[in-house]
Amino acid sequence: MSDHKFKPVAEQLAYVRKGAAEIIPEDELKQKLENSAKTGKPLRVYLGVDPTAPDIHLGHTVVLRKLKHFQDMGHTAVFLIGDFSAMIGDPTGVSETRPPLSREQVDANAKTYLAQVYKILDRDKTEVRYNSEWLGTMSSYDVVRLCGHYRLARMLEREDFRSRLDKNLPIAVHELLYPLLTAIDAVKLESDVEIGATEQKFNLLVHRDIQREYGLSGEVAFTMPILVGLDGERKMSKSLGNYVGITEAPGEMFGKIMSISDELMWSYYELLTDFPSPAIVRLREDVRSGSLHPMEAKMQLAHVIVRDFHGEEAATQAKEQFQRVFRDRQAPDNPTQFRLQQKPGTEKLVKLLIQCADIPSRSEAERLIKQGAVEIDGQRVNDVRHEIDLSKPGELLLRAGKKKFLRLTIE
RNA sequence: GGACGGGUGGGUGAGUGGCUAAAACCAGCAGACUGUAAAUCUGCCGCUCCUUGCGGGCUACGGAGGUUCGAAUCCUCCCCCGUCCA
Repeated sequence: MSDHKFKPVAEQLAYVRKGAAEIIPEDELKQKLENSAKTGKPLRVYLGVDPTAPDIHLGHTVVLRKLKHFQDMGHTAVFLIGDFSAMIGDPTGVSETRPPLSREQVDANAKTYLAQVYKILDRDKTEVRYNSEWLGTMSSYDVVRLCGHYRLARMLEREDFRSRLDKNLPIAVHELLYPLLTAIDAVKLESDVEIGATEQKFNLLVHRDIQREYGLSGEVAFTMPILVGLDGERKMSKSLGNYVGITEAPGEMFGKIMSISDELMWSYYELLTDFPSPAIVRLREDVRSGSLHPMEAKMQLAHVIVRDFHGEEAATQAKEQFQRVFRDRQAPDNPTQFRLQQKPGTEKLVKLLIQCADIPSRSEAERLIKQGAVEIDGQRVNDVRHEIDLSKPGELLLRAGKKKFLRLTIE
């Protein structure tokens, strides 16, 4: 292990710095890199994630990709699963106390996380740890001692708590414990660098402080910008519905990325691809000068991202489908299939929409028809009472809105 | 423990006895225009039934009861949140 060959420090810094929001303190990172180059000992870089949901989306991949960058440079990437801290709930960025997760939920989530994480990280080179390993066995004595290392005023300085106090919103006491307990992660892992989104800055700085209280040198806090969601305004999050899940089908993923605004595309290039910064600057210049159509640039982005998760072939196919459906305005050549039993008589189109096309309610289905969003075999249907003949076998292409295509087979 | 303020649809938030499925704004959806971009314009935006009508029924303003011809609005009890005092 000691004969690690590292690239020159300047080169490493440049590579790793891409897209970073803040590196606190930056000269300390340089110092640590120089040290490691000298001793041949890789840095320990970690990213802690609470498995609060079963799936991860592109927003989560920003920090993962950064961890990968350190891995690319030969450092040790530690992926920490906060199976214990998930049961406390991170107060960051939430305006209310999170409902605690059960052990079972956390375990189930942790399992699906890992599989998804390895789409970015190199499985063989990643050290995976769970913080229940040490947090689960702490005594109340340990906790009290830990709390003695931090001051309430400093805790209340953080924006999340302050704004909740201002707005007369509740803060549960255990939420104060979150950054302190996760600091133990940093202590146990003896990390040199911790990666997190900018909203984690407070937590990371507490970790650094506590590490020093426990006799370590103190990690570098490395923050990444928060990925803005598809709406172009708010952070990407599942609850806002403005996200792209990394397990989503290639076509779906491609389409969603195409729907982002032109302006947003550049930060996606920065945070979601391995394109070096100068290349992105050049692309941007080409679009501005008119020599590259923004749609082309966006399609390339979508292609690259889909490729990361589904491979080259699926990405190319997704692109072709996209062009076919939206540029050429044709039905996709593999719309969702739905089979219906042949039976005498007819069925209301409204009912079929609910049954097959994922329309949540009858009112919603009627609304779509009234607004001219529903087509059968390319013919717009305006009558909410429209009936479909189920008495003989056949096939029809149903369209509801811009994106939903459905091939109905009566058999 | 005491005094006070508050809990309304996905969000913000108006509404203090009927005209309120509940203003306004945001988000969302659909149509037009386009590059499924943005911007813009138009419409929709609880559920359900049919004879699709400015139609009928049901559900909804923290919870449970009550007053009333009629309650988000008044009363009682309970739950939850916050502020101040201890």
